[in-house]
Amino acid sequence: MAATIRDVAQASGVHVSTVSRTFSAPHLVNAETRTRVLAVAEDLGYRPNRAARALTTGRTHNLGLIVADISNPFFPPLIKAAQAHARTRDYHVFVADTDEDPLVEEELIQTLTKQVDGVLLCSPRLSNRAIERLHADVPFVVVNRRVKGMPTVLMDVRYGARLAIDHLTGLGHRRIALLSGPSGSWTSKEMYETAAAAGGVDLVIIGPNAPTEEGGLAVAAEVIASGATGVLAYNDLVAIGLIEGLYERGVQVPADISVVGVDDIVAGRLNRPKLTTVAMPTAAAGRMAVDLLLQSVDDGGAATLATLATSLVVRESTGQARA
Amino acid sequence: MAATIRDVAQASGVHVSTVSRTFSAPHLVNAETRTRVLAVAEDLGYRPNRAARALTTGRTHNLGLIVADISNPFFPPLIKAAQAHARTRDYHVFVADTDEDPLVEEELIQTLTKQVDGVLLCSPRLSNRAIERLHADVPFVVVNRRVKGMPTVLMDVRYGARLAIDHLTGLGHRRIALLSGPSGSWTSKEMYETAAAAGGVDLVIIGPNAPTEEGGLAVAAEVIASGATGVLAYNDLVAIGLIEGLYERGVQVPADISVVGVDDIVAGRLNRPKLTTVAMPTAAAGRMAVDLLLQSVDDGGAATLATLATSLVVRESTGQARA
DNA sequence: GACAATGATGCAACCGCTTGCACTAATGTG
DNA sequence: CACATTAGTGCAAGCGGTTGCATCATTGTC
Repeated sequence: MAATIRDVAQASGVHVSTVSRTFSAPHLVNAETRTRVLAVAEDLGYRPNRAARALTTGRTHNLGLIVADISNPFFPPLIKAAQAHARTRDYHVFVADTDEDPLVEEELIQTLTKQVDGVLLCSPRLSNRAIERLHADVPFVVVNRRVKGMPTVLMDVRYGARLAIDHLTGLGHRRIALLSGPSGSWTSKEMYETAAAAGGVDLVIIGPNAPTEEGGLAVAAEVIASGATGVLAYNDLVAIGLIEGLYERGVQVPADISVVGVDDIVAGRLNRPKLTTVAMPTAAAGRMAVDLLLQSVDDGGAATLATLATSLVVRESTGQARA
Repeated sequence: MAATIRDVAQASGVHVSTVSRTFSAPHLVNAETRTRVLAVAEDLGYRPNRAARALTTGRTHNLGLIVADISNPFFPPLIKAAQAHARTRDYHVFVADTDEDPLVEEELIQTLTKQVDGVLLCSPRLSNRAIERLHADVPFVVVNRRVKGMPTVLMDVRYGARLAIDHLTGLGHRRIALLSGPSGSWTSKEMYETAAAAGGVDLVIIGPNAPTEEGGLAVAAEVIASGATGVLAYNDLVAIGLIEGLYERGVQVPADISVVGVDDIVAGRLNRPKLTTVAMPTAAAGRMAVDLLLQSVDDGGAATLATLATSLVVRESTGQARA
């Protein structure tokens, strides 16, 4: 159906290899021949078949991007940045969603393996062991998880969590609840360790929770019961859900309880009250991850570790603790 | 590096064709041989190379899914449903984001063409003409747009819009503002035509608008100035943004102005006030689209048109018009 | 017991493209 | 002017699979 390299070769009176070179190594073919071939190709609507090319070169020029949950607004900016950045390098990014399920994640990686040159693993739920095993088959870069010997992009969660807690204590909050995330989450662990290390804080751990509004909504009663006046939520969705749940129970934010989220998603800015949150450089992380991955694909891969800075955005969901 | 079919053939003492059949036509090979081959394959960690297979079969077992904006919460449920459904058919779905840009959309389709068996085009921004032209290269199914001669999945926007407007007029609203969407949007056009056809309504069109919170936020002043007491927004995001904008200007929803959204995204349920909205069957649409696409890939494609029912979900953002 | 049908496997061409090597003609060098 | 370069192109072997056809035992049938 579609024109192949042979059609073009025939129609322009040269050998297929010349056509091939016209596209993949133009400097090797005579300028005149090249323009003629290109004209014919254009005419026939010929486009090189990437899959066939991949067969001989071993490069698909595709990247896989695996996320736990595409409907978590944390990911889209990362995905978009990664896609846009990859496109400038003539790579395409295929996105897949694991539904927070490690098994699906593993299966997805397996099938992706042969179709991409590398995989961006964002906030994986798989164990480090499993990731290391899978790594034999295809280059990875891991985002939001520390895996030894693998290129990694981290956002400085500890620093962000530290800022959040200092902010809360600075407002006079002494009893602080930490709403943790899914059990496989590295971010959640980092937050916990930071909070646990903070002095002068009476820490309550609530969770693990689903990293969604529902997750926050569900623990509102528990938060109230805990007696905490400050809350650091696993992410903005959880924070928003929690605030809604508190509101339904007549608890005011920030008058009664202060809430800090993590991620700085758009919805946080439109929430009422506007959310105080730890901003994550997701777009930068997406671009950086692509860079590291391509580098790793080409050079065989140094296990670079990039840590991106986070910051605290103070809005309206936090305030002075009651006396 | 990785084991190929030839390695397996050699190691199990059969011809490559037998190995091939073991995987793609097991009933053609002796049970005993099959188990032996499978064991060896397992042992060597062999997995059929899908790209190579695609070369001869012409089937990649991949589907492309193109959306205008992955960060619009309308899409993720559709994407997830499509991915999950496709997986049950041994197909994989690759998602790509066009950033609302028709040019990127076209380019994306072009590159996807050879790597997938078909493309799900969701809420395209391309012209019908362009879509029809591209259709020569790869099977499509279009979601949220009516394109002649092409398998199509529609959600009954007219009916939904009709319900919304009847709801508003039923509450005594006479002057109604319609916040339209992006200019290429079919949904927006449908909404407009429905609203225009509704009798006894004083209609104000505001737009086109970006289909985001920002889009709604930006026209709050204009809505107030229009004197409308009821608003039908292009989608929930626009509605939420608008409500926020109205709130900032001291206008109460629904006391002063009633707002209806479209899509029924999760955030609408957590907004304050909770959003009255036209529910769109996005997950069902995703599954249906995959079904139609696979059917079209196999059978060469009947241009089925599936229209999915919509409904109105009344919550708190609408109320009686002031006298 | 002869012959057809059936089941299991091997053979080899092919899918669309890349690439090392060989070849020819033109160019440069002393 | 003979010879070494170099530029441009063709040749053909793959990449990792699939598949129509041929081959060869078996088994079934009368």
